[in-house]
Amino acid sequence: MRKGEETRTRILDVAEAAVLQKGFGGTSIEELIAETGITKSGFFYHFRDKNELAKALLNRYIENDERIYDEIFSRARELTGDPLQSFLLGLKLLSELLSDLPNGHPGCLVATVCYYERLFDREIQETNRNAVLAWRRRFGRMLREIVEIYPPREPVDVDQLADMVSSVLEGGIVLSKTLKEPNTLAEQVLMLRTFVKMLFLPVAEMPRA
Amino acid sequence: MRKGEETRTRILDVAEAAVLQKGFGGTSIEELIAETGITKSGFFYHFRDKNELAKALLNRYIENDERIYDEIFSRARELTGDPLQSFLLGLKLLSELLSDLPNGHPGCLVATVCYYERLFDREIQETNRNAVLAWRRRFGRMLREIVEIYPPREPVDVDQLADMVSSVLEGGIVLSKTLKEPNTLAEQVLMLRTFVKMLFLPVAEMPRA
DNA sequence: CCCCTCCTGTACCGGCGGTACAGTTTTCGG
DNA sequence: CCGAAAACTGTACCGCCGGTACAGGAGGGG
Repeated sequence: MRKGEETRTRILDVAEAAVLQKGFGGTSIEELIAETGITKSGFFYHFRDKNELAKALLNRYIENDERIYDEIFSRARELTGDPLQSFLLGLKLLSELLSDLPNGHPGCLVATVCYYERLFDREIQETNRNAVLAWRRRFGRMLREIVEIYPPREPVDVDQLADMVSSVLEGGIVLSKTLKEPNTLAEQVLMLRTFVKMLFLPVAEMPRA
Repeated sequence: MRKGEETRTRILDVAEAAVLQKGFGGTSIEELIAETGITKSGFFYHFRDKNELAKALLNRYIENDERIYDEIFSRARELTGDPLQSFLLGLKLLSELLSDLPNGHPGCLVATVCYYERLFDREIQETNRNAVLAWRRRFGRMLREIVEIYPPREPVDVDQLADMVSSVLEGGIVLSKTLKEPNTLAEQVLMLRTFVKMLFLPVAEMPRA
């Protein structure tokens, strides 16, 4: 029935916001049911325990994340056939999306799970690992297309460069949140874009000077 | 008295390892006293509450962090007078130090605090913010010396570039921990080094081809 | 009408953060 | 070597939280 899914989604929404602000250990089920307007029995009807809540939360987060990247980079791909140009455009679009977030990026669940690892079962840790590997494959795929056309100015490992995208995003989120400077994350993505541009684009002429 | 300091340090050691693996919310005082071999009363003799433990933990972590960066970059500075070369050497030394960690980087307390923020008081959040700002100043100072000599190939904001160092470190730690690939962090630092080199070093001749 | 989904209500358990406070051992300066 | 301060231990207690158990009820669809 549909009603159940709706309640489940509401719980996940409340839980996600809470977890990103306080971590899993800092988020109590009691507060979730209070904010959702549900009873404890109702909560445990939907999720067997906290671990299963985490599992659902993480899976939903990762799926949504993938969807966003799909949209951004396929849109960029439609606008230009060149793999480098579309990658650079994708980073630009991503940075714009990030700087449009009113209260800054709320945080990444993958990082939250990473800093809570020991209290989750293997399945969650594997899910998290696979999410990061999916990023590596995603950006790696695009970068491999690029290196086929544009010889990199310096020898680089494509997977490591793909990981750099994830690094800058994860790190940028931490910086942005800690500094309470919402724009820092978007700036970091643009900085990465500059580097990618420099790495693959032929040497630009010194502008009249 | 010295004995007190010693016990205090032992508690902090145990707590730091636990917090980096499970977060603050996931770390119970009971487990800390069990592992330290102390009683609950003993614990509360040293720290008024969990918040004060966090405060001491974070301050100690930041001080140690600063000390490590001081050592690395002053050593690099002694080996060469050129600011760019010493910065690049510093990044190399840092990556070597990171890849020598037997079990990989244990995690960054600044990130842990960042993902737990709402349950700490303002003082801790300010301490954390100041730690990140100190990184920005540290790397910014070095980069400003560089740009005075080496015109960057692309226009960049020095503070944003300084933040990039922190981003890659924080992000690299998350990736390394999540992937359970200890080397990823060191590789990311070297990748950043490549970018800095590309940005400031005059165009290298294409190697015979 | 009955069954299934989607809950509510009640009662209970043990662990944990935290408090209070009295008492004991250890340490070190004088 | 003594005495005072430092560095604990022991005990008892509180309320919140995660989790379990289970009985029951509303509401809609076949």
